[in-house]
Amino acid sequence: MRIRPGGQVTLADVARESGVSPATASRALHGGGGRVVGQDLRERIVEVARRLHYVPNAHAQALAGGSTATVGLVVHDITDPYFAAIARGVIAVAAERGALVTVGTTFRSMERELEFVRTFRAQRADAIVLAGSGFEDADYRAAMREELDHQRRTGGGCAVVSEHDLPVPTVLPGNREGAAGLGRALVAMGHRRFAVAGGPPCLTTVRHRIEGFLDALAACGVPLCDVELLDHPFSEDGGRAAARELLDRGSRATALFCVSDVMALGALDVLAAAGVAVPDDLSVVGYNDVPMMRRLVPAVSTVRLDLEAMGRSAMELAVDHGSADAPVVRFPAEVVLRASTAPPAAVPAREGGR
Amino acid sequence: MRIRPGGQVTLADVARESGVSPATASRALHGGGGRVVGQDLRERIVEVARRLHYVPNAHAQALAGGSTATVGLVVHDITDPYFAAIARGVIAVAAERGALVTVGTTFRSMERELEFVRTFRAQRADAIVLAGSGFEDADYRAAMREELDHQRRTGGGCAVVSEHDLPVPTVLPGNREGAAGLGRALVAMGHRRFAVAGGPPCLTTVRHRIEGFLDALAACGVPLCDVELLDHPFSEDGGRAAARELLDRGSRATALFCVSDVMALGALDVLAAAGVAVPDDLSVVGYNDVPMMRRLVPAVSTVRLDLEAMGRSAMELAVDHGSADAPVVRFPAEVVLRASTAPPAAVPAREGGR
DNA sequence: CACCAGGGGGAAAGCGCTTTCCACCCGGCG
DNA sequence: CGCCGGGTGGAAAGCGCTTTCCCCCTGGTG
Repeated sequence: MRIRPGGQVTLADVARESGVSPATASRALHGGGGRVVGQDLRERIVEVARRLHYVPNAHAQALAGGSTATVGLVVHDITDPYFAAIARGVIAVAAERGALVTVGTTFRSMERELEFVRTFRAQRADAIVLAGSGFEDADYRAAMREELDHQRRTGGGCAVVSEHDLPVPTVLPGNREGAAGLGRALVAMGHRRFAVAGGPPCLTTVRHRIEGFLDALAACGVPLCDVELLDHPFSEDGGRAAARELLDRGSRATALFCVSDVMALGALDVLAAAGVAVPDDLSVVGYNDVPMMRRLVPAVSTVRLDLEAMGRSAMELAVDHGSADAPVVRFPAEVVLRASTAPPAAVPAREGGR
Repeated sequence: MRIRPGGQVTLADVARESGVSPATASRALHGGGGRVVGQDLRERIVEVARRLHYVPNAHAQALAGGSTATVGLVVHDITDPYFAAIARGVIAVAAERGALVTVGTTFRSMERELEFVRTFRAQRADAIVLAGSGFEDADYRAAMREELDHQRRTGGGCAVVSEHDLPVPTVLPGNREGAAGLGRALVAMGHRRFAVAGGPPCLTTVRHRIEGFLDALAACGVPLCDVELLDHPFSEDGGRAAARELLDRGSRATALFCVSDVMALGALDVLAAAGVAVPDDLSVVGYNDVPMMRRLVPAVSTVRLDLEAMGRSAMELAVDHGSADAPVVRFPAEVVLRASTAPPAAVPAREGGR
């Protein structure tokens, strides 16, 4: 990035032009220090500042001890409606409290996530919110734990959305329960052979949803060896790839559980193109209930999470809790059955290939 | 926001612990000043820094003359896929250049938009990108012009997406042309009576799209007095309200032009609930071609804009152009006709009410 | 009339870092 | 053997702002 040269109007300029000291100018403009500046003097200084187009240097203010009013938000991908909704909640609460939100986009890279946290710490962010799923990696987890630990120890706040196994304030969406509910619902419909389109198992959220789903199936007496696990990226393209694998291997599954709505979207594209009828040939379910799901035809069964509220909650937890406590706020998951699920056809055999 | 107390590890701590001066410590860690620190000494200092969990204070660095590597992005609403896509482009380019993006969400308030720009200036952002439509307000425009002027004059960059009538680098989506194309396409299909669901006319983008549409109709010989203008907020709810008004007044329009896809989404909801068949009873079109539109049933006709590329371009313009020039990069709009549009039925009379 | 309280302003000390400008130590050269 | 120049480390001057002291002036009080 280019280096900003000087040439800015400084407080000293305003002071000189007004014939007062920088101290007085600061007090007049910022009203600070519990001190009062004479009415007329202040008005004159404010007028001069306006005339000179004075803009205080936020870095200098922060350095000199003022508050920074900045929060760092880490997401995997801001175009994913899941993160957009959470971000909206975070931003709303931050705005209420007069803080600005800086967004770091990791594209699901552990390294980048850590780097963003470090950058936010360098900026002395008042709070850091991790919106994405954690990674199942010991090194990552230790490093992140240390970062957040220091963040809190030095008076900053932080919070995470989703299970991170970190001793910090946590917003916990119902991943296991929701997936389990979905599993039970599908079994109740008569399904016995399942496929699961999961993102990389290194994402905690993915693991929990899959485990919840499988546990429920097992509890219902479905032999897990019949469940096909399709391991593909946690994205729309990943969903597409999963569906293609399903078709290629000539799967006999009657229901496909995609661990996120965006994956379901991708899968549905491929299935439609291949002429697979949903739900007649295959029931498809997603997770999160992003706004699009209810509008598709057939409308997609999924699990509803109040994402914006989760974002709000995370932001509140981050700023309201000292380093001592690490509360966990659970958000319930609600199974929403729509037209993309139906009892399996009597003769569910299907040709593979594409 | 809480005020961060000190208690942080500073460069001086690292220097003392390593038995060197702050100057040497700075050079060792940051490699700066075109100067070299002895190999072994540097390693020792780096090691000490790591052991102490030293995190440089970005504000101090910025103040002392280092670069800030920050860009400010102003959007109306980050959950709107239109802005999310643009944001993605901006963030991608910023990341390539090692900069962080701070997002300000205005919820379509002129005051907030100006305030964000001032805040970004205070942060000495390297670049400021305005992603949302400008407002048709002389005071706003003068104020914004002055802010951006100073931003550039002091070495910062800036760029706007959409028409702002500002002498700064501009990314110009084809609003008039796209809307005109849509209008011609509808007329060619046989439509003669139209309704337009527009956001508030104070948004330049809205005005241009409506004007482009009406101009095309007029050019095709459609009497404009027959065109019903529905003035509602530029949002999904606004689209809903527009559709309700359409129904309430027992409109005889055969085609509805929504100035944005999200408005179309809201309108389609209401129309579906009211039993209006699309496109048989009413053709509906949107604008922007956000990903959802092609998946709806019927798939929605709209105008495609490469939003992410627009974001990338805006970011590039912002950082690559000094205060002298104000290039304009045009992005073509492409009419995409899908199933939501069809020739009007022979007997288009329809009952109003709801 | 001396004294004190308090309002209003200024001087100056940082905040943590970068970056000149110096000082020093060596080896090499005339 | 005196000098010079390159390679290294340190001292110190800010960057622009806030805030603690400190000072002065005014006016009320004993």
